[in-house]
Amino acid sequence: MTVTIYDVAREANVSMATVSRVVNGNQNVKPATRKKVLEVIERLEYRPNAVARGLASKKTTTVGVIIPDIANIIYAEAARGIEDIATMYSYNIILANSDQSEEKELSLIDTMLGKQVDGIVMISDAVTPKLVQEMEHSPVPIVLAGSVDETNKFASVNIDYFQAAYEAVQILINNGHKRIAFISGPMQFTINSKYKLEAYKKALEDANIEVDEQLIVFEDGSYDGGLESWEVFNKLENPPTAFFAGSDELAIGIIHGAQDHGRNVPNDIEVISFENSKLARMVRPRLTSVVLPLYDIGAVAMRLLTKIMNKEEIENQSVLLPHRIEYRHSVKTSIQE
Amino acid sequence: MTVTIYDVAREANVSMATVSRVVNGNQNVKPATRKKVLEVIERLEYRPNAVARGLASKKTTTVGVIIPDIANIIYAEAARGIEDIATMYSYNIILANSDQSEEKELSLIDTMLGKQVDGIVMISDAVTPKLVQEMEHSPVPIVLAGSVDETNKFASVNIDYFQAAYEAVQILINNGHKRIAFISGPMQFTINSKYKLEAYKKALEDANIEVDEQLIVFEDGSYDGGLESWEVFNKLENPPTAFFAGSDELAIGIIHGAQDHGRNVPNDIEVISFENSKLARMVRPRLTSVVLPLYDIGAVAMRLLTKIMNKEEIENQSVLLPHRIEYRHSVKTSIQE
DNA sequence: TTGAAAGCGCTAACAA
DNA sequence: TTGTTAGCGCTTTCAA
Repeated sequence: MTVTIYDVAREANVSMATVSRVVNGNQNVKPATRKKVLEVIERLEYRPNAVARGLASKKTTTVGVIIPDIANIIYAEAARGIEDIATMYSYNIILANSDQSEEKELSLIDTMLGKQVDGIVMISDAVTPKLVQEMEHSPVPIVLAGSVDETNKFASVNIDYFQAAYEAVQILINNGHKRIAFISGPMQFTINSKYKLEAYKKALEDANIEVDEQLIVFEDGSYDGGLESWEVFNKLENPPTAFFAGSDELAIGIIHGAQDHGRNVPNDIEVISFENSKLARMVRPRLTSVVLPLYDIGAVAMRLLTKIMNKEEIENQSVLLPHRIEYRHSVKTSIQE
Repeated sequence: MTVTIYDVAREANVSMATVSRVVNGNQNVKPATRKKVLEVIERLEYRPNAVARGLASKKTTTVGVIIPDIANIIYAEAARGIEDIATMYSYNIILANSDQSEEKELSLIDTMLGKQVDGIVMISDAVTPKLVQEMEHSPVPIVLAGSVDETNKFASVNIDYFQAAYEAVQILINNGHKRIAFISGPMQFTINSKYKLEAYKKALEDANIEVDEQLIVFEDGSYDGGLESWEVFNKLENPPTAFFAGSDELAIGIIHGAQDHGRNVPNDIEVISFENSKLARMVRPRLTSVVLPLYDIGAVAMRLLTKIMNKEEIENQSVLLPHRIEYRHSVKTSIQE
């Protein structure tokens, strides 16, 4: 019923090897033969079976992509970057959500390896020992995108989260704030959050500002989390006057929380975010934010994976992309967009 | 190097057929044998090769998902719904972006069929004749999610776009507006937009309000598109006092455009959206919006696909999900959330 | 309950 | 330049 390479060979009076050659663009085929075969392929509407091909060649031209949640704009951006580059290099992607659960991550890696992917790009906010172990066992390369692996065993693409966060907090400090809150998500054990927190504390210490644990909150990273956090902070006897938010949603939540209570941003409170998704421009005031180039991180990670799959020489397997801060209006500053 | 079913068979002193049976949960295996095989599988860390399995069984337990753009929140929501249900039924998804280009859609279908997916879920704003033809040729089922196919040849999941849009415009009319703008995206030939436009016109006509083509704009569907549209509308000698926006981003753009010029929403102008993504609550005033249940549409589409792949009896292949309007504050109304 | 063996559709030596 | 052939790792009759 379905037409196979064999049918094409018979119709074209050549061997299946020859058909295989023209399908794969092998040059060792006489032009006339190629033409004849191509005609038959067209006529019979022959479509190569990638599964059979994968079995025989041990290459599937598909890569696995494991991310926490595609419905989250930041991961969706990264996924788009990954997919664009994958397409560019003729790979397809098998996409799966881990919900940042170690158990799911483990089982997804297993499933994908079972499906014989040629490589995996993974975004994980917590590269745990178990994960590291599983990844080391992998017969195909795995690259981490926007996720730091402290063992430094795997290829990865990131920005310098600590430095970027440090600079963000500094801006608030330079504007004279002494009561600066840090709000982050999703989890207390998120690696990236950890760096942000460390940077936050270091920046305060370097400015001789005491770290007040009351001003540090770990939320679920959502808009509502921001909204609620504002309420909590506002009830403090000595509430914060500035906020360093780990994500745009959190930042917008804080801002709306404040505005809903009649506060003005940035005159009454100032807010700096860490993300700069398209949401950053969709609030008033627009968010000043550290730029987290998720699309690029995904794209570069995928590109790196193609190189590794190709056994090309890699100069540096821990890529650090440049970061910058986009100045808008949730923070008072002389530097304007 | 990699351990195969053959290695397991040898180690367990059974035939590969028996190993295959235990791996596939076939009941015709003596418990003792099963236990022995399972132990060897564990010890050897045997992982079945899904590609070989796919070739032999002609089933890959993977489905193709073709969407316009995963970085767009509405498609990302749908993708999450699709993936969740796919996972529930033990399928993996191959995800690809079409950018709503017919050419890419065609080639993606071809690629996925080549990869022997068991089915395809597709979101397309323009089910063109060529697409229909390609889809009819498909050896595996294809279901459309949030996309109407006017030929009614394929399984699909939607809401009643016309009716939903009609109700939205009616709200504006009931609030006394005579100058109601319609702004939509992404393309003039988008099917869903077509229904919205028809509903818009019909609602106005039914209310004896003349349709003014100046008040109809097709934008790229983005926030900036909304912002710019406001500028355009505002320059009219007789500008609109109410807006029916085809998406949340558009609606927020309109609102910010108005607010940036000192207008108050909903007192000066009223805006109703058609989407209700999480953005709807992340503006002030929060958006009143027709609820487009993208996650559900994706989930139901995938569920429908599993049934068709399973050759189950389908009562109705054109599923119409219920719709409703979420009342918030971008429209003046006595009905509150 | 188990095993033998014939494919599934293709790639990749190896020969010619 | 082309063909022959042996797998790739598994499922699935068919027999036993």
